Amino acid sequence: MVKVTFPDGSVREYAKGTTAFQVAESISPRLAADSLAAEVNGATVDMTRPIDSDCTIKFFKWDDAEGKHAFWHTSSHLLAEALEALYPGIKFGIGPAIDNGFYYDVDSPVAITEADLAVIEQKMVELSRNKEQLVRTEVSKADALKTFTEKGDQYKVELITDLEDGTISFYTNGSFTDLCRGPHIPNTGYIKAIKLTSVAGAYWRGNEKNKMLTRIYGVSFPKKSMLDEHLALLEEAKKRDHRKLGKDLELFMFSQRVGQGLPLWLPKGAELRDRLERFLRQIQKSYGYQQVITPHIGNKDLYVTSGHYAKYGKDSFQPIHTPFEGEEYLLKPMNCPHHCEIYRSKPRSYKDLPVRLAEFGTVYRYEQSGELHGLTRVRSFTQDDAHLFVRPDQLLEEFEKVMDIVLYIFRTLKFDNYTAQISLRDPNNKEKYIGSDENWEKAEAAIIKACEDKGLKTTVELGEAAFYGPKLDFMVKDALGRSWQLGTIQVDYNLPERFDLTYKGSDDKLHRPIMIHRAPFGSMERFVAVLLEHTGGKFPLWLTPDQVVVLPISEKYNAYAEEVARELNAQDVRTQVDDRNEKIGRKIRDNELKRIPYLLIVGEKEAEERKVSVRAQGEGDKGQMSIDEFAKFMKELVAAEIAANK
RNA sequence: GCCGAUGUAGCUCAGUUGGCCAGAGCAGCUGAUUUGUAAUCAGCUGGUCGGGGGUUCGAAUCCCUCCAUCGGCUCCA
Repeated sequence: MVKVTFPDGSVREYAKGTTAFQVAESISPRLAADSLAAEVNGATVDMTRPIDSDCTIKFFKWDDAEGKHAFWHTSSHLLAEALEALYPGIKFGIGPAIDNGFYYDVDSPVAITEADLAVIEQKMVELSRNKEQLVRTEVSKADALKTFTEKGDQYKVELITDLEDGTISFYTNGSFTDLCRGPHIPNTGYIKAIKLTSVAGAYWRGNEKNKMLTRIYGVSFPKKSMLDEHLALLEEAKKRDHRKLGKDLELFMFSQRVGQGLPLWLPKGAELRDRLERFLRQIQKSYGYQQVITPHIGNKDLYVTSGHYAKYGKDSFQPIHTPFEGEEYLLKPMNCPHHCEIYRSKPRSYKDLPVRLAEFGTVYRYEQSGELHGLTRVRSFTQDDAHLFVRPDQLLEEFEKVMDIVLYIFRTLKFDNYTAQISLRDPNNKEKYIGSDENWEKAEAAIIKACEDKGLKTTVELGEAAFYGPKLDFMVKDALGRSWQLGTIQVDYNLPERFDLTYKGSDDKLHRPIMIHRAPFGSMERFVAVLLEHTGGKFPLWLTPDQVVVLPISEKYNAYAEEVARELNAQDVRTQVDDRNEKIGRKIRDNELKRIPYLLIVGEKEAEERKVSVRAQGEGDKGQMSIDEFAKFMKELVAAEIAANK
């Protein structure tokens, strides 16, 4: 017999070899039916795995990440089985579950395109109806190699070669056997609804020097209704796509003639962006930052000094040559070297530090054409950049103050689903970076300490650091769940050395300052993109370009509407008039679609009583107010939006 | 850059296996209407069918090539 301990602490005894499924069944058939995987002594395993020693147990259902993971992992095996049936000779790479479904990488003798997905889907449904068991077998490395060598699947052979003997398992469903560590759901019959979403190319093992395989993405559910819901959600997300909203709301555009990845900000977008810049500028002023302005190009030597040229020169926009002297300039890919020169421009005392130089600096970076994406990945963008030159004893405090700014901005704009990532150097690949081990260690320690002090929940990623130093990145997801890096704070001991930056200490000796690079928004472009997707274009009142539109009932009241707008604008309420010759219903519809927060309807009654009828976005009629009452109401709302996050 | 898909009017999209001067709705313009809380009616304008080349009696439709966009991969200072 074995003792099994449940999450509530209760203990039951079972015969040795009882499966997790049978244990669940002994509690309730419903639990057994709903459980997709189990955790036995901390390891996630199949429900069908026999238990052969005392253990703790926990069951994972659909609502648990582990449950979904097993479900989607099995779905990818089902996909592979269908592919093998439909495309004889097809070879398989890897086929994991991901956050939102699953994929399989395959090397097919004939091209598979999106047009083929429906047929594959159909085959999967057909196979799922057979309720094929997922059968686990443990094999020796030699046997595993033999199986896949005979099958002629070099990808699996390569994977097995890297595995340790004694740890290799196969899973078989129907006629398909795969190298797999599991866990899986008990049988394919659980999979009731399948949607193959897309095909894409993917390099074998993520290396662009390798062959490109075909990746088939899909998602599956235990109920048809859940798939429908999922697809409806995707449709909703598409409506919040910043590229669509940017076009609809006339915020920005691209022109093939200007060049790809070069955004053109339209009047409304420029206004929005300007308001964001002013918001940050004001915060920075209160934190002791000084604004500077630097050119869009810099001498090549500047980037040779900074180390950027050696590292990224080839991938930058090629040097610009002056016509006669033959000097070489680069479009500036970052602002730091310029700011270093400003720091260097005069002797600095320890009493002057920290020196905090800020600039909304436009930079130009060559991004591969396939990587460009709306406003989130562009070739010309403006960083809300600043460089802090600090003494070692100031590093921690200054770093934490920058964190305060980032977190304040996120609170104000209600970005509550961010994740903070500490990006460190890859210790196995040090040649990717510049600077001494000692300085790297100091910089990394400072970031980790600051996050601890602030109680910030972070993940740590090795190999994600900038080439000159480690960083703390703030990532926010877009409407479709893709993660984008926004705010970033980086600690840098290297550029001060390269530029020979110094300050005179109280000991009358020269010392090296430490640099903090930081951009709370990351870039204006990417920030506006993510903000658009988060708000669906319904910006907070303080930020939105047009707060109010006055709608006269007919042209007879245009004069009064103009008067209302004039008075509100005089009181800093941003107001326009819609004086088109249209019915009121039409004007309401058009202005609601433009995401105008407040509409003021004025007709005979309002003009006589010198009032306005207030209509709030998405809420409808709010009754009448005098013009002054409304102005006061608006000012209070705006003040509350900002004050709530102090 | 790589794999796959897409590109028709300012926007959203039709356009059957190649065949009459390429269509619709919205937007725009003109006129009528003077409107009370999410689309008033009528008329008109607007397209080198992404660019270039080819096949054909004939190309938006087939082929080649370039460009851009979309979904991924790689990359991301």
